[in-house]
Amino acid sequence: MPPAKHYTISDLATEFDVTTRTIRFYEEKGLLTPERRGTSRLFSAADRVKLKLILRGKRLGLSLEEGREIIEMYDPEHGNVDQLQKLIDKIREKKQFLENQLLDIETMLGDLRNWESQTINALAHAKHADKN
Amino acid sequence: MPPAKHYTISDLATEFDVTTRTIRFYEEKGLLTPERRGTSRLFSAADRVKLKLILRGKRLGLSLEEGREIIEMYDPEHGNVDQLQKLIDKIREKKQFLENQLLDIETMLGDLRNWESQTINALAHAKHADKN
DNA sequence: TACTGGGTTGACGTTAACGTAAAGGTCATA
DNA sequence: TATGACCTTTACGTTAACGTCAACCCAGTA
Repeated sequence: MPPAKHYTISDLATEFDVTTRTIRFYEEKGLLTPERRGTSRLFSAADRVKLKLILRGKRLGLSLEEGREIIEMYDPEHGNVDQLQKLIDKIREKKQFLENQLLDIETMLGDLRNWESQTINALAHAKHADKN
Repeated sequence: MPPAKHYTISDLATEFDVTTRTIRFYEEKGLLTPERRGTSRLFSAADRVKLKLILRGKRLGLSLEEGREIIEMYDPEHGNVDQLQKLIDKIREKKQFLENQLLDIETMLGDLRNWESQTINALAHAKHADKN
């Protein structure tokens, strides 16, 4: 069975758990280009994929503009190797950034754990002092 | 013995590479509480540490409000173990989130690399076309 | 004296990514 | 016929974290 040919705005909204406003906003920004059946929007399978890519980008902390670059990369017409390389570099930077963040977070977790045990110790010592 | 006892607003601004506006904004939000020498602000070593913590939080993707929680944790008066545990959990969540993002990014990098080689291949086979 | 280089308080502007009405069309069904 | 469930456009509102003036004061110095 072939996948559905077209989707309504709420089809996509419910599938990807976003509001219809969000989808209309993406169209306004030129990220999606649905046809019309009368006044209503009709989304193609390609639109669906684009939306998926945009949202994946967002989960990675990319902006909509960066999402736009991605969907353009996936469009064969714009699939030029130089731009693609630029995008790869960008994603790689992002990855580096995240890795640094993880390191910082490890440090911070360590600090907090130390602080925690010190605080617990202080409390315990206070209790003991009370007894005396 | 700490080196300098007090700092001007631009001392801190240049040291941490933020604008004075940013520092005043943090004071407005109650994150910093400098004294005054006449009308000018005088920042203590404690203020300096707080600013450092806030900015570190920001680098980790925390909001200023979350930064506030952190500096309150570092304040012995508010250093209660339950709250501290909550904060640790929060940071841990953040860490988990980042780790998931990293995985997604690996996936995406893989996709892009595939796309890259495919595109290069396609270009190589279309070498007969007019060069640009 | 005039200038330069700090500092100060308002207070309005900016950006991203939508939220939230308002006001109204279309269509199937009870 | 009317109700409800969809859809539409237009347009102002929201939030965070400052940016960017304007208009001012004060201290040192050439």
